Order: sequence, then structure tokens, then C-alpha cells
Amino acid sequence: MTDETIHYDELPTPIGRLLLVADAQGLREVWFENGRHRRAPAPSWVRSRAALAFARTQLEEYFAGTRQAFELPLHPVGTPFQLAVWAELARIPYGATVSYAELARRIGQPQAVRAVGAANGRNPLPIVLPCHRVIGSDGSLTGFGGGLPTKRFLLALEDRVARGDLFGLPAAGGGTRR
Amino acid sequence: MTDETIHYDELPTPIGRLLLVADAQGLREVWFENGRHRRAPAPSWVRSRAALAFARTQLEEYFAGTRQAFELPLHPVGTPFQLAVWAELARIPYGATVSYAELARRIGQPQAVRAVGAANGRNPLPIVLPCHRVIGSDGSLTGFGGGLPTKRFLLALEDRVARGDLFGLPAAGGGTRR
DNA sequence: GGCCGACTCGCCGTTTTCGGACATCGATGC
DNA sequence: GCATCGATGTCCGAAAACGGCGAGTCGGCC
Repeated sequence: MTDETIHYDELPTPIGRLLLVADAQGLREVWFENGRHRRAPAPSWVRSRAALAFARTQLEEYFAGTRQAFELPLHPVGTPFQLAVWAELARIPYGATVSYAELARRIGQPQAVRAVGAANGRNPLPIVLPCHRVIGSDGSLTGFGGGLPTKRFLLALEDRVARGDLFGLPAAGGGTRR
Repeated sequence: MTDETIHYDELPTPIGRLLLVADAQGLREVWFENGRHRRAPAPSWVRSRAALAFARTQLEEYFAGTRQAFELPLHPVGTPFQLAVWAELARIPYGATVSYAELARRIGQPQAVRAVGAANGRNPLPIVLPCHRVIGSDGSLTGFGGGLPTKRFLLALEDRVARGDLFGLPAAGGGTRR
């Protein structure tokens, strides 16, 4: 019988505290403490700093701007369609953005645009699976579980890092859209 | 199926290089290389000196002062109103000028003065369809896609030629307006 | 008083922008 | 099953902005 214990831990970040959840197979969930999907950890879960160290480290590096890709065992739970969408998220390069329509095309279901949006909204592993890199065809940010300001923050962070601007100076002529 | 290929070519003139564009039905566009409406030729267009020889010759004669009327197959693309305005342009005699208001009267829409101005600004066949002969009621030149200096040049050229002054000496007492 | 320039406002086709109405497809709840 | 709901996108029509203008007004200036 395998170990089915679920561990969790908190992690302070520039965008507020995150709750990390994992089982023996990998990272299961990442919540924004103030986000739309927040909820209380189940009573049966065990809080453990050590059990989540593997994810904590890479996330800290990400926010420090020294990590552009995650190498973690993941274990998101969802329908086949959702898993397909989430898997596609992982292929979006750091610092890039993609429209919901384009994402739908990439999973071979160009019509399922809204469904992709819904699946995006259910992404259990924000940041790690970069749903924040998906925006409207017209360039609008449209939505994000952690709030639009957070989405903006993440995109700005990646843009800055990708351009090698570690000081966070405003980009010349690069205003936020809409 | 008719031949829908679009050909183009360049032509050096005293007022800068012109880009000539034509299809099987006739001349479609004439651009000033430095004008307000300049743009790159579409990738599908084919550059061909021979295909535009028919227009090139007459334009060269025009600039040489030996041609006062064009006899070319034309194929300008525009709205019915625009086509009406452009057709009326062709009736303005060489060396003459007309006001926007008068032009509006001639097409039977005396109120549509500004609309005539706008249509004039969209004239796809400058020089051939002499929008440069249209000026303000008070005699001011007001505007021209290829720039006001070019408009002045063309009017001066026609004035000179019409008066038989092939040497281009400044006319006695005939200064440029405004 | 007569002339000129700056300004205002009406005119009208075109272009651009904006907003609402659908199509579309999983997921969810009954 | 069936109806409903989304972190969308496309299309269509209405409304507003925009010109290569002109006529009328109002103040200044000789």
C-alpha cells in the first residue's frame, strides 16, 4: 500500500502567500491565499515544510528571476480535456503570451475556445503551469484566479527578466494594455 | 479565368520616384515614394517594366511638357462616390484649377464639399487624375498626398507649358500663392 | 470704413471604434 | 440526459471621429 498522505505548506511571495499541496507523486495544487479558489486545507492533510521543500526552492528562484523553467514532479487532477490543456500550458515559453484561441488550436480543438478558458480557470497549479501567459486575442488579460493585478505582475516579471532588466525599470514605451 | 496578376514598376521623375501599379484592366495606383500613402508593394505583386510601359511613356511625356492629356486604361478601386469624384477630376483641363466647392457642384452634390476633399485625398491615381488641380476657394493649395511642394511643382509645370514657356523662366509678376 | 486673420460651425462620405448578439464546447448540477 | 455557465472570438450594426472645405462672425489694424 502506497503512502497516500497529503502534505502542504505555505510560502510567502511578492504576490502574497501561496499554499502548496503535494502527495507522494508530486505537486498537486498551488493556491493564492487571497485568490478566487482559496479554501481551507483538509483536516487529514499534514503540514510539512520538508515535504514541500522541492517545490518551495524552485518557486523562490522563479520570483527572484533566476529560474525560467520548473523541473518538478507534478500531479494535477482533472478531466482528460483539462489535462490536455494544462499540458499545453507547460509548452508556452517563459516571457511569451498566447491567446485562448491559439491554445485551443494547439490541442487540436480550435472550436473549444471557451472550454479552454474554463479549463484555464481550473488550473490547479498556477505559476508552475503558466496559465498567466494566456490572454485574449485582442491582448486583454481577461482573467486570472489570483486576480488580474497578479497576472500583470507575473507577466511584467517575466518580461523584465527575459529582457535582462533586473532592476525593474519601466520598459521604454511598453505600457500595459487596456 | 482572367489574369489577376498585379504588376508594378518604378519611375524616376522630377518630383521623386513614382510607383506604378496595374492589373489586366488598367492602371490601378500611382504612389509617391515619399508621399503620405506610401506602402510596400504586396508580396504577390510582380515587378515588370514591360507591363507598365504603357503608363511610363505617357508620364515621361507629361513631365517633359509634351503631353497634356492621358490616354490610358484606368482601373481605380473605390466607392461609388469616390469614383464619381475621380471621374470628374479627369474633366478638369490641363493648366486649369477648380475649387473643392465647384467640384462638389459638378458631381451634383454641392453640400458634400468636405467629402469631396476626402475623396480627393484618397485619389489612387495622382497626376493621371489631376487632383492637384483642385484648390481651396480662396486660392490656397490646402493639401496633397505627395506634399504641397509637389502640388506647387505640378501646377507650375502645367502653367508654364500651357503658356508656351518651355524654358521655365519665372513668369513676369506671377509668383506662387501662399 | 475696408481688409485680413483667427475662430466657429455646418456639411458629408469614410473609417474606426464600441457594444451587443451569437456560435461553440467541456464541465457541472439537477 | 438536459440546461446552464465560462478567464473567448467573430460578426454586424450603430455611433462617433475624422478629414486636402467654406461661409459667416468678430476683433484688430491701418
